[in-house]
Amino acid sequence: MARRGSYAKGVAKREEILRAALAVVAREGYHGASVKELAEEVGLSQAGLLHYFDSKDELFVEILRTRDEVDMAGHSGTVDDTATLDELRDGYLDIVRHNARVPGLVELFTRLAADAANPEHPSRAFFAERGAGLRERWAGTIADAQAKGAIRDDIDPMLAARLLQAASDGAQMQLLVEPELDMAALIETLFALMRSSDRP
Amino acid sequence: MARRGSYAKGVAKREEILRAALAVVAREGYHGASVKELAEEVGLSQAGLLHYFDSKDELFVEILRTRDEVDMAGHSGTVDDTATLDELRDGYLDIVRHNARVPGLVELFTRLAADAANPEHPSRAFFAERGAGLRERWAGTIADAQAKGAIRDDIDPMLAARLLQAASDGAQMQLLVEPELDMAALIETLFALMRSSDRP
DNA sequence: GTCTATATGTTGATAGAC
DNA sequence: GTCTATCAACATATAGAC
Repeated sequence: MARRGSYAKGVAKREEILRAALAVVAREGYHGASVKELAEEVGLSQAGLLHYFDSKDELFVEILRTRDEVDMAGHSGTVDDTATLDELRDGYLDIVRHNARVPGLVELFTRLAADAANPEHPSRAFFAERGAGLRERWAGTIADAQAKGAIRDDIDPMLAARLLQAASDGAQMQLLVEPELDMAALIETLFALMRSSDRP
Repeated sequence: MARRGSYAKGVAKREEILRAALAVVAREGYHGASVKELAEEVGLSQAGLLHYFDSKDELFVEILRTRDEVDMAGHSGTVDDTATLDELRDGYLDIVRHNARVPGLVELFTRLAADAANPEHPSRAFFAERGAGLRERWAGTIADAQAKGAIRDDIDPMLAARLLQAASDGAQMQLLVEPELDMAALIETLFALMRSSDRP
């Protein structure tokens, strides 16, 4: 089976395919793309491509997972324990700005989010884990910032993290219809609302 | 053509179909439902149902539009000019709570939002108009509230309205994966963050 | 590991009878 | 206005050759 491909060659090839597929969706967009289309652009036949994945649905979920990994890797510098709230926020806004330039992936994200409504669909697990991880990390960051007086202490950190996730995902929905939308400014506004107002 | 059906009978039947279809999607959910499935549950053949719509895509967009109309009608009492911010917020939260109980429609909403990435798709116009209307109304409400000192005056009303829309749509995405999520509490938190803190 | 070929299923749309 | 019947198009998944 593809996922259990323990030989380095198979895993490496799978990675290679996913990177290429990611680039294709980013460039060409995603309007109900078929495996065949994607396969040809990646340089394989449809059956050849599917050899590495359990199904079409799993393939597309893995493309999204690869994007996250690429995004994370690109900003690993800011994710150490000494990072301040502002640094973490700016790192996050960088990712937001980057994603806003790739509407094809935003569309894929949104479509798979809809698929996740079905508990049997591979994207369900992906979104559940992704959301939980994102919120856990931000809830911790926010709690720390509250201890330092940088964030209002009258909101629950987990609820604030949830709100950040919701605003991010919802902003992407708006982006699909208004490609010129400044998503980062929107998220920045939310951070501003959460900041302690210790002015008179 | 279906949309130009100027005879009362045709329009009425179309309405009737949409109400029935809305109820079906709400009850049964929506996992890539086909026109045929929906037609049978509505009591028509596939061709008979499609007689009233230009295409499958238009049909599903109209179902979503119908939901909005039903939601609006159910809360028209609070939408007069004398309504306070709190009343408008509570009316909105009522709709949010109501929608949270109908995951099938949330899924349809999310799927069509993804389709809206394609400018040719009928859902594009729907989401563009819906978003603009929602934001215009809330931006006005928020500006009024700022004038009265109820909302922080350091945020742009339109940006705040956008944030409210984003949080609402994004919360729905989380709901798809966590059906037990308290969406209203999430949105309420955002309102709380926007409220003026004129305490010491 | 990758291909060709195909099995098998579905879908949305249309033509035409009633 | 609604149905039956039919269509072409296309999908994914698999079998088997190389």
